[in-house]
Amino acid sequence: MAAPSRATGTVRMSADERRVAVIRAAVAEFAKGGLNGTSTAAIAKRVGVSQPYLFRLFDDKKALFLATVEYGFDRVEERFRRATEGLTGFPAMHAMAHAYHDFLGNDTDLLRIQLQAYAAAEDPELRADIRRFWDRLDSFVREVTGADGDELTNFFARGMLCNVVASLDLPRDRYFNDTLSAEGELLSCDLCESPERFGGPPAATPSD
Amino acid sequence: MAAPSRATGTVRMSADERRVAVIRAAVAEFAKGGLNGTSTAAIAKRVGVSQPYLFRLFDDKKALFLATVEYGFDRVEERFRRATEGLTGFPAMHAMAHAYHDFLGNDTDLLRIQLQAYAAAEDPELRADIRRFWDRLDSFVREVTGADGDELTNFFARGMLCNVVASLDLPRDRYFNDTLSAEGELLSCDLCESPERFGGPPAATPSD
DNA sequence: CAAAAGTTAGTAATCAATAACTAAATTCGG
DNA sequence: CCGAATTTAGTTATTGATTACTAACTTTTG
Repeated sequence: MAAPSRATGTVRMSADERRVAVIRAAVAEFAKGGLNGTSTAAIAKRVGVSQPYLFRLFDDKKALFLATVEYGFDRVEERFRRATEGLTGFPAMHAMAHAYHDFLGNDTDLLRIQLQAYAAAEDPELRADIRRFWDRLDSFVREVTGADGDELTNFFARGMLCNVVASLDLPRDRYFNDTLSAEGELLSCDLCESPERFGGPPAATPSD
Repeated sequence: MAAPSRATGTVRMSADERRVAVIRAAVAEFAKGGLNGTSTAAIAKRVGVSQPYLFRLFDDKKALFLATVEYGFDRVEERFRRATEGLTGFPAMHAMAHAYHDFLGNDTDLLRIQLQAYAAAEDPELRADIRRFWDRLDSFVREVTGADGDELTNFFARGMLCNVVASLDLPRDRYFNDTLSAEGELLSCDLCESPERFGGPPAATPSD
């Protein structure tokens, strides 16, 4: 493991380790300013590295932004996977809704990064990749829940509203009627009591 | 009325007229690049005026952006008002859903401007105003439909998904199952056939 | 030692905003 | 109705700051 050098106390990471450190810092910075409102200097400062070094780790700013967005989508999917272990159909979808909603209390940066991604998607180069990330998540949700139509639409739609609530810092309970634990974890929501809203018997098994 | 001057052919508008011309150009430009990805020069060029003159019409770039965002929200509300004339409750909400969805065929810039607004809302100064715009729209929808809870949440949520569909240029029919006229006007949607989803009695389709 | 991880110094371009000026409308006294 | 006075709509030229990115060098580590 990387130990501080005797003389200066500096710790050197492998390029790969440093890349993820940069991405994590970039999540926080890009969440605030988006692609064009964030300077590479701010990211470098946050991660504790010189600004030009970012360009040895990433081809250019857009590549760094894209890596950051991908990281964000990966965190969401990872969270969905954990939340739906052993579940399918409506319970899986419900679990993912809770998981996503949890980000409102935990990690709004992840929600804001999504918004920044969509906002930057006007650039055709970026759009192609961001669509790939979106499609990947879409496929995952379809597979694990077997949902489609209105059911699926409302799921993603409510997710997008979550992003906006995070951005505008709207009161949580305005659109999402739920109870949270002291730690901000989502305990129950109105869907818990009326799963038929999503039009399925709770434990429908998807065909795949 | 502003007639072309004989000599130069230049047309001079009143400051107020020019301001709305600028805002209209700014909608197109900011929709693409957002607050930080759009140069004032690009807006000036599009409206056919010198770049420094923008700063006589607006205090600074943020003020112009904010005016543009407000204009966007106003267009949406205006559209909602026209769509819901004489309607209340579910039929009104359904009419607004159609109206908003229409923007996907007509005026995606209006949808993208919204996304750009949320993305820029990290700036506290901007956020306060953008929240005001949001709240105004929220109040209008609540008043005219009397909706709340899941009904209202799904309405706004599906709107936000519309914005993302516009940004990523996703196929329209992936999340919104509907039929469009040749002109891109929305003729019918799945909600038309199952209004009970929103907990209200089916009602007359709005005439546009 | 040699490769990999980092640095400092610098550059060319972009861009928001200011200053100082000009031309077209409008007002108004005679 | 006319033309000087004034206001209003616009311009050109410029600047100071920021910023993505390069080049060339240094330090650490296996």
